[in-house]
Amino acid sequence: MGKKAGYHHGNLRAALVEAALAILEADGLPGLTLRRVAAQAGVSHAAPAHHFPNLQALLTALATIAFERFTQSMARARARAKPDPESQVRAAGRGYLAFARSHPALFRLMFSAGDLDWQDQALQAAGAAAFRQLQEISAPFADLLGLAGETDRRELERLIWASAHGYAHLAIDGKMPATGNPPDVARFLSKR
Amino acid sequence: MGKKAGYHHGNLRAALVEAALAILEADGLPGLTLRRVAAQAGVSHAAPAHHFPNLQALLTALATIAFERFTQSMARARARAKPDPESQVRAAGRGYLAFARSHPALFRLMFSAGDLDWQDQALQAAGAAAFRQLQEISAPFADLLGLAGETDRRELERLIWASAHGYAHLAIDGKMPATGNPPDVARFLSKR
DNA sequence: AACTCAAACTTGACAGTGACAAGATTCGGC
DNA sequence: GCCGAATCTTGTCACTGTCAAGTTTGAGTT
Repeated sequence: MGKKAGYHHGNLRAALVEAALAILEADGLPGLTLRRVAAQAGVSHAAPAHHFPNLQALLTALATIAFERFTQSMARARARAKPDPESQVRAAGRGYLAFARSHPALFRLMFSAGDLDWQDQALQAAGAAAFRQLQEISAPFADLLGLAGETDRRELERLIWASAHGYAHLAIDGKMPATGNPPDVARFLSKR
Repeated sequence: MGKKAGYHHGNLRAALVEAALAILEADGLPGLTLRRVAAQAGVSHAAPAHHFPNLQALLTALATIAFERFTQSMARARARAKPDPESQVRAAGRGYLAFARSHPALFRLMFSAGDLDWQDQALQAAGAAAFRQLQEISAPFADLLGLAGETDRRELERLIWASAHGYAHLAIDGKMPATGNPPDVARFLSKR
C-alpha cells in the first residue's frame, strides 16, 4: 500500500536497508559497502549519509533486523516442538542453528566485534529479546535437573547458550557438518 | 644468532609478521593494514608483496602462529591439571578461554570467515593440532561416561568443542563475564 | 495560492586501502 | 670481479568511507 510511492524522494531508509540485506545475502559482509548499497537503491554515493551517519549505523540497523529474525527462528522452532523442557531446549538449539545456516552473513554481523553500536537502543532491545528465548527454555530445564542454586542455574544457562552459539559459529565456518542437528545438550545433561 | 643482521635487506618476512602481531594486539583486526605493517617494519608500502602475495596470505601466516600458541595454551593448562578425564576436560576449556581472552584479535582472526586461506598447508596443520587437543581430552571422558557408540562419542566431542568455542567467542564480545571460569561441562555431564 | 525553509539528495573532493607495473638496488654464485 | 636474480622502491589505479558544499523538492504557514 503506497508506502513505496515517491522515488526521487521517498522512503529511502527502508530501501537502503533492503538493498543492504540483498547484498549481504549475495556477497557477504566484505561485499557490503555504502557505495554499493547506494547504487543498488538508485541514489548517489553520499545519499545514505542522511539516514545513517556512518557505516556502523547501517550495520547496526541490519543487525537489529537480524536479531529480530533470529528470535523468530527460535520461537518458531519452539512452537512446533512439544512443551516439555527437554524438547524446548532442543528446539531452541535447532532454531539457533537454522538461522545461522540460512543467513550466515547476518549471523556473523550480529556477533562481529566492533562493527556494531551496542549503545543503540533498538539493537539492545533486539539482542535482549533473543537472549530471553534462551532464558525461557533454560529455567524449566534447570528445574527438571533439580538445580536450585542461582549460580548453578546461571551456569547452565551459559552452557546452553555457549554450546548453541559455538556450534552455529563452527558450522557456518565449515568446521561442523553442514547439515544435521547440533549436539543434543538436553539429552546429554538429563540422561543417566 | 645474528639472524637479525642485515636490515636494508634481511629477514623481512619475520619482521613483517612480528609487526603485524604487534599491530593486531594494539589495534585489533580493523587496524591491521598492509601499509601500516610495512611502515612499522620500516619498508615501503609495496615491500610485503614479495613475501605475501596478498593480504590474505599474511593473515593466514598470522593465524597459523595463532593456532600454534592456542594449542600451547591448552596444552599448558592440561599439563598443570590432574590427569583424570574430568580435570583434563576442564583444563582444556580453561586453556581455550585463556587464549581467547588474552589475544582476542588473534582468536577472532583464527575463526574469521573468508579472510583465511584454508588451502594453506601450514594453517591446516596448525588447526588440526589444535583440534587434536580436544580429541585427546574427549575420548577418555567419553569412556568415563560409558559412551560406546561412535556417533555418541563424536557428538560429545562436538559438544565440548562447541561449548568452549561459543563461550570464548561470547566472552570476548562482552556477552559473558570478563573473568572467571567457563561453564563446567565436565561437572554437568558426569554428576548425577 | 504563493513563499519560505528545512530536509533530502547530488556533486565533488580527500585521505586511506590493496594490488599491480615498472624501475633501482644489492646480494649470492660463478 | 661480475652478472643474474631476488629484494625493495616509486608510482599509479580503482575503490572505500567521510565530509563540505551546492541543488532540488515538498510540506507548512500566512
